[in-house]
Amino acid sequence: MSLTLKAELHEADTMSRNESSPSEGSISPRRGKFPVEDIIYDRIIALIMEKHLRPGQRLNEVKLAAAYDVPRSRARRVLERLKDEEIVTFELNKGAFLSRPSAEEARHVFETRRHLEYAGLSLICERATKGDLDVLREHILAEQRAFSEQRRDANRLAGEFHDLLAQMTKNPILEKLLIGLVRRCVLIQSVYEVETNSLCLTSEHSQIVDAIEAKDAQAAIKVMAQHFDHIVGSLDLREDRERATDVYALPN
Amino acid sequence: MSLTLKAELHEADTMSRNESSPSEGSISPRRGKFPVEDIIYDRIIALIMEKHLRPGQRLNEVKLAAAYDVPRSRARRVLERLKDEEIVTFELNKGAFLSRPSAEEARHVFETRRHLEYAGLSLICERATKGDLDVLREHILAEQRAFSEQRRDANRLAGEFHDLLAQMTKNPILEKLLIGLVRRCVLIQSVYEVETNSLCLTSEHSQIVDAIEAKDAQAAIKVMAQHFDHIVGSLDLREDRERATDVYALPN
DNA sequence: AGCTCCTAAAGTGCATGCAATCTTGCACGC
DNA sequence: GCGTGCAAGATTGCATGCACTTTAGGAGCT
Repeated sequence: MSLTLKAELHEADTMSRNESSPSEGSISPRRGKFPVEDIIYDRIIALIMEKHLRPGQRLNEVKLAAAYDVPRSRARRVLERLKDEEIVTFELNKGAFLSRPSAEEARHVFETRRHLEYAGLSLICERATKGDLDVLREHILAEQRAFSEQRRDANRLAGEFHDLLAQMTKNPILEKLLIGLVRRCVLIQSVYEVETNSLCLTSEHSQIVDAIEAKDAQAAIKVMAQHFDHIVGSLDLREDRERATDVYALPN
Repeated sequence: MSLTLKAELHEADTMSRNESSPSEGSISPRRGKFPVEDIIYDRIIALIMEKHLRPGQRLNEVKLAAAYDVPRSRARRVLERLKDEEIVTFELNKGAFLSRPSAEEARHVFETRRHLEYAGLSLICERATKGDLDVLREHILAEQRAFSEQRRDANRLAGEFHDLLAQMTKNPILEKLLIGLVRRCVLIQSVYEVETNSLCLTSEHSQIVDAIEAKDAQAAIKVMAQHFDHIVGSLDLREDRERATDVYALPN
């Protein structure tokens, strides 16, 4: 079971082909900068977004280190960074596990994200440029393509739309908080999502962009509210479901 | 200059007399739990809130470790946690320094905090109990006392009012984000504050509580908006002031 | 005297090693 | 045959040690 981690990490290697640093080559930057951690981090995040890694799953630090041919201390740094972002939970003497948010926590995360996204939208409506709108529109097209082709990365793309929105607040602080919440929401969806009407979600993305273009923050927020109602509506947040999706209950 | 850190940390020992764990005794919990890090962390935060530690100041990790009689690795963990919260900045091969936010970053932090506090208020107005209001009112009395007595911890108390508000959103996720922003704002004020009309700020705290009691979120938000206008108004966020308060420009 | 270079001390960044703990597999007993 | 207890292997948590970088101080030169 534990080798699945390594396997999936390898799978990720072949999957996300467009990496930013092809000239990275050997992992020689022994001292000084440490982009290696960032690479591992990004890959793990991508694996989560595409739901190759599931909540509750163990992240063995020696296997993680071996998979990327880095010393164990490097792997641990990545895991601890993920811990600080609440993506990963440490159990004493047992190691790192992908966080398995409780139903209550899930409600709180979504509630917080709602408000932050609303705030973001009001800023975006003040600050978005024509170029920003083009980027958003193009991204939505990519989303639609991915969904119609049933591609695995469709979910990741849908999440990245919100990353783009966060970026367009032109407020890096708000952006970082929003991105953190978006990622935690992915985790939540991995646990509690029962049905996904994803296509209708991208159409809401489109409506949001329309409202932004009209600089109508109230309209944008209204659509976003519906958007969240749909997303939360697709979750089964009853408490007793929390352990229903326990790892041991997976379709072995 | 570097021994001031140890000195101030010791000063903190004598200063914050009411610590939660008197029975802690020896730091023997060699393995397992690690409350030691939490103690060090809390103390550093308190020192920042009371402005004994200033932005730009070096946090020497061996001296920090010696001051609390813990191995260096423990001290480093604390510093890295502070780094993740953007309280501390690491410079390669030079160590940890208290973050010195730029004027632009300061604006972004306050902007984000504004919106999050507004969101929090709307939740508080729905959820605050009578007991919550009592706690807030009592805290305001403590603030007034501290200010009238010119006590050093007055600033910390004023900040903690917002911590209490965050807590009363009954949303731990939102609470944590808010508290993080409050702390960064203290750092910002340490750098950029030019005049502090603190007493009028506590009266605004009082008005906010009144609005909460009336369950009038809009009114509460309006007061909070004025509150922030006053706080930001007491800052000099011109870019050229950024290096005016350089550490080396401190008295002496 | 002032400036520059050089050497020594201090301090960080990180990998590794060790002890404690957990887990897995097996043997023994029921 | 099934459950329990034990021992070996695996794995984590953490302190320490080492190599490298920065910094401070002084000697020598101009």
